[in-house]
Amino acid sequence: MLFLQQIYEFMEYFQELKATKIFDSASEFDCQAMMFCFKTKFKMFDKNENIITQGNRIEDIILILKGGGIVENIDILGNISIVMQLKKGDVYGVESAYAGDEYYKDSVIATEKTLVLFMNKHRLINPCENRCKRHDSVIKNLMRLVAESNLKLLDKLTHLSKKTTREKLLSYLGLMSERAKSDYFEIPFNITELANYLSVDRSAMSNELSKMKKEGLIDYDKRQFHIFNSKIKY
Amino acid sequence: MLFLQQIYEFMEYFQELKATKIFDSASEFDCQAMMFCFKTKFKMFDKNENIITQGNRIEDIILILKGGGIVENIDILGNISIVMQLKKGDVYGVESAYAGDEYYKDSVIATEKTLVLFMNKHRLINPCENRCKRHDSVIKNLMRLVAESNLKLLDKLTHLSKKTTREKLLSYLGLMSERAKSDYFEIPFNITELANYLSVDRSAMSNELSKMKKEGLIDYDKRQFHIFNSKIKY
DNA sequence: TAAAAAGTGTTGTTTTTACAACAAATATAT
DNA sequence: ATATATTTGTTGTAAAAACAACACTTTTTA
Repeated sequence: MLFLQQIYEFMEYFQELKATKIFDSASEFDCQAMMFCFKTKFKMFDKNENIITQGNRIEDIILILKGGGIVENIDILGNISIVMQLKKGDVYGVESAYAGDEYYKDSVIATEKTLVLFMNKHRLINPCENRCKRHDSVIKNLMRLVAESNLKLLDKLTHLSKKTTREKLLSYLGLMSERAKSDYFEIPFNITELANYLSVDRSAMSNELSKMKKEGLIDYDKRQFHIFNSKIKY
Repeated sequence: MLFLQQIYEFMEYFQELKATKIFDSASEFDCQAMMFCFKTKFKMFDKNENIITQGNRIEDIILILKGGGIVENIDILGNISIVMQLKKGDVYGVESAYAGDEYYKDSVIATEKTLVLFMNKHRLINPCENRCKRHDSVIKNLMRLVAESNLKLLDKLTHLSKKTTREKLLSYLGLMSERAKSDYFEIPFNITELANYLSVDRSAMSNELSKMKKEGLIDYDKRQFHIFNSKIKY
């Protein structure tokens, strides 16, 4: 059973838990059982705090319950790149855990005050002795999340595969427009973050955006974009 | 039950099926039951034949039983890029199926004579009425595959995030060396394919490789590489 | 609300890339 | 075995990107 402290935490955070894609179909009773089963720990992080540190041994899979963070990778030469963003309901570590990795290959850093659920990797992956169907449903939900993450990575790859900054921008903005089903849309990055995401120099990208605006291909203000698709295709 | 034709096929290909990560733990009886459950079809493709065509409606998830292929994406401007390679035991379509996509976003093309198993998307994803545990084991295996695919995409993203061709090459070759646990290793691409994979101009990359060889950073012949790690770090 | 911090746009210079064209080497098919 | 197709290395040129420096704007915070 849960310790008293854990029960208090659980009661406090159950609503957040219930709102995630992983635990959405679970009852309070099931959830509580899984908390025990997965050896969960709740933990609150301040902005800029490390939730996971690159290189540390993988013990847990994390689930963001409140707030958000970035997944950051530092390569051998010290270059920092943002691999992805994590929002409420997102998980990190599932792939590495399933693939049998030993160490985290990225750091996860809170970009605001963030509540995180830690779930023991082994407990989550290996079906419990009694083969509970709650566990199965969590795995099915995890599968959907990993699949979606996969598709996000494929999207990013599509953009990064383009050779020029302009093509990268158009690939990204085109997709955003398609997703929004509109020529008007809002992007989830500011300009600096977008440059990081697309792995291009910020000032060069800013310059390219200006040119495209002058040429009438796009219009934008802050995160609001308007793409003139008719002018772009051919 | 299976039609006679299907039984013949099944008997002929059971060994290949058994050798995959998806069906490894299943008995012949279980496999046969799943063949029925997933409405499977076996199909043989010649080199350069389309196994899956970009834009077609997603009906099946595929599993490569013999041979191999490439996943190829053509963007709106007609640029072709190799998204990944598929080898014996690899699957394609799982992520899109789980994420609820309607159409294939890539084409899959056989690079040699290739045997493919088609499995009905709906049957595979939705647990069967009797909640058979074979089905669960297949899903668990699929999960591992998707997780691994995810990590492959992350690797590629790491390389593509580098700004110069040299950095991309070193990122890729460095990883290959790490994986091989040796300064000597073989890469799964020829030079032209590697340029495609890294999304750089082939001739420019060839040129860069030559320079790096002259500078004594690497040595190579065909697909055999030798990386002088000591000269590279710092 | 003032001060500090973070983000943005612009410009010029240097470095790197894409592109095109071609010869040489290698692999493939008949 | 030979012809044919594909792959590879090299070079020069034009285009594009990175980089650095700076002024200006917006956001954050104390």
